[in-house]
Amino acid sequence: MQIAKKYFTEGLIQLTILLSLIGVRVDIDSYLSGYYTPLIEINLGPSSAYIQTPFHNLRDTLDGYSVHPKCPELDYFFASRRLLDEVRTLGSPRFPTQLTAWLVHQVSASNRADCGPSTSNNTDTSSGLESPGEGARDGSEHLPDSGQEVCQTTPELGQGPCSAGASRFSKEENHTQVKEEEETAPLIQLAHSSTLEQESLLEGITALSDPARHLPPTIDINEHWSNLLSLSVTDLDDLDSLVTDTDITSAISHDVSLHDAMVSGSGAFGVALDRSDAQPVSQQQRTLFRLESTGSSHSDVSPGMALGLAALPFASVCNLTGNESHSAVGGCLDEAVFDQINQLGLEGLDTIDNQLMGCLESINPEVLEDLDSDSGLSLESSSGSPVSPGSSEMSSSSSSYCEDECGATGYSSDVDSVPSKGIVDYTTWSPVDLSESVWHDHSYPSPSFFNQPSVTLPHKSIKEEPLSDDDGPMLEERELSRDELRARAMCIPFSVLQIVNMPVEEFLEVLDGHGFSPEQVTLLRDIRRRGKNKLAAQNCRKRKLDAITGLQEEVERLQAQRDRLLREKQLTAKTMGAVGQQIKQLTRDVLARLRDESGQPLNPERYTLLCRANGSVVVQPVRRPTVSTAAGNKTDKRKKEKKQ
DNA sequence: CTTCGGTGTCATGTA
DNA sequence: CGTACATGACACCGA
Repeated sequence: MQIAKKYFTEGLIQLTILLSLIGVRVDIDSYLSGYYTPLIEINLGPSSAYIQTPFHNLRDTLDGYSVHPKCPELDYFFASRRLLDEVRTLGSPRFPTQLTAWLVHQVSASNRADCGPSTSNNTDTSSGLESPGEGARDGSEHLPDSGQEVCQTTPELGQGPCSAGASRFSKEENHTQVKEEEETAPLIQLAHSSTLEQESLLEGITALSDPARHLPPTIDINEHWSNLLSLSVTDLDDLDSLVTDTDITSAISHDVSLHDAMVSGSGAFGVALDRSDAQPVSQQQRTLFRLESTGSSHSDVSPGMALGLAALPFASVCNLTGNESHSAVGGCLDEAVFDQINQLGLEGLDTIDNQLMGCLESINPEVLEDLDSDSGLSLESSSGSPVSPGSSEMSSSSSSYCEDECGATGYSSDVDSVPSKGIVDYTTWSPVDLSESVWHDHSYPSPSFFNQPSVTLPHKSIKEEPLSDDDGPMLEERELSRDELRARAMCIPFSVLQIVNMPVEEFLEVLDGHGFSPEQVTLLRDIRRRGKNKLAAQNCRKRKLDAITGLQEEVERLQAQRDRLLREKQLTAKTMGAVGQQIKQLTRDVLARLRDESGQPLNPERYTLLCRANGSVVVQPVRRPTVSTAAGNKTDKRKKEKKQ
């Protein structure tokens, strides 16, 4: 027992020295901690199922429908979406106030996620957190600014924002305490990772892992990321006083948020707190974890091989990394946010509204009324204008003439349609309202249309030739349509436009009241049918082009979004790789400074740190995947020993 | 000469 | 049932 205590004491001291020497500071994107909470849920055991909910929810509610379920980028896509939604709910992160709010939200999310089964010791931890600086410390946990303020109070430390807590304690402990805080930073960061980031981390760790290891990557990372959350030991009663004397963890506890303490809570942890309460220790020196003897509760741990690190400062990580990393992430966030804003498509509303308003203002109210009518009857929009020599013959059929423009406008896209020849000529020919040229883009290039400014009465047959002379016989002859020629050949006193655009009732009256021959009736019907179909075809093609244009724009937008997500993915993978490497190194260092029964340092190849569901961290021998391999390793080691 | 885009027309389906 | 409309398919024309 004494030997075990000795070893453990030495190991503890060495650990503190180690942590003070490493001084590895992890700059992790602050937002990652928000993601990592699900992983905590996983390791907390009963609440592990919680991890499966976010992606599915996002898959159903967000833009996941656009991504194939089996798409490898789906996870990153949803991670980015979730990040974007968090930022969006709080506004633009460009503004300092918004930034602060976002950080608060982030930590609150962690709090929410950390409310797991291991909160049984919350009361104990809360008692230790009820120090005079409780409120300020809570603020510092959530707001990096607070951490900065505390840091300014102790500039001599120069350990960064997280050294604030250490400033309240004895100087000989400051460095070690601060180092421990910083050492635990990557652990907490990783602990807050979700499965997505865990996979990314696995990639990095797998790349960095020792090739001699045969453990599956999952086991490896689970053993590493939780290595120092807590270490259960046996027979460590005397260490309690040691910790109290050294105040190793007291400084740490000041930067530990309540929820983080909950995460690390364990049976040993709770007992330790009870013991600490009995001691006349100041509230500032109250420890969040104590080395406590748990008897044989953790039989799988080599006696005296583990450290009682039931609780470690988790929240300090947020303060550590929040300031630096946020700027880096802010770029992506800003880009994502404003890309989303741009994707709203609201910028086009202004132009559309302007166009629409302009058209409405220029449109005769009567014309607007006609737009509602199915027949598209246009009124005497051309009657008021001195059109052409034939304008004097304006009659009821003129309405049907103008109706042509109205009737063909099946949809508003006609507004921005390219003016056809007919439109240009029509506007030059008749100084009618601009609304006609806008809303009546039928581009019916029949020369008779131009030659009939006088929408002739059906009862009067008007020669188109004299009228065509005004615009030029060449144009007329050239643009005379086949139907127009047929109408001339059949002596039909109506232009194609008239036939096409007159209301059905009027058309029927014309058919019945003019004594047309059956051939003429058939031709009139064909002309009308073809004319309407031609307009329909024009509209259809226009819609098709618009659809193609819209799809092309969407493709460009999605490509830009894809590029942005890929950049975020790379950034996340890089960060996770760095965290995994640091955790691995830290685990290796810790194991190297622990001593086994024979006083030899633990071989990192044979031992690893394992985090249990109850929050305790134990030193566990590496389990080979199969017995054969384990035996083979033993034999190999024996051979090596013999060689040595 | 071929290719391609625009256009008109027909057939068909739908409201 | 007739009409209007939409759309695919085809043919024609001109660059």
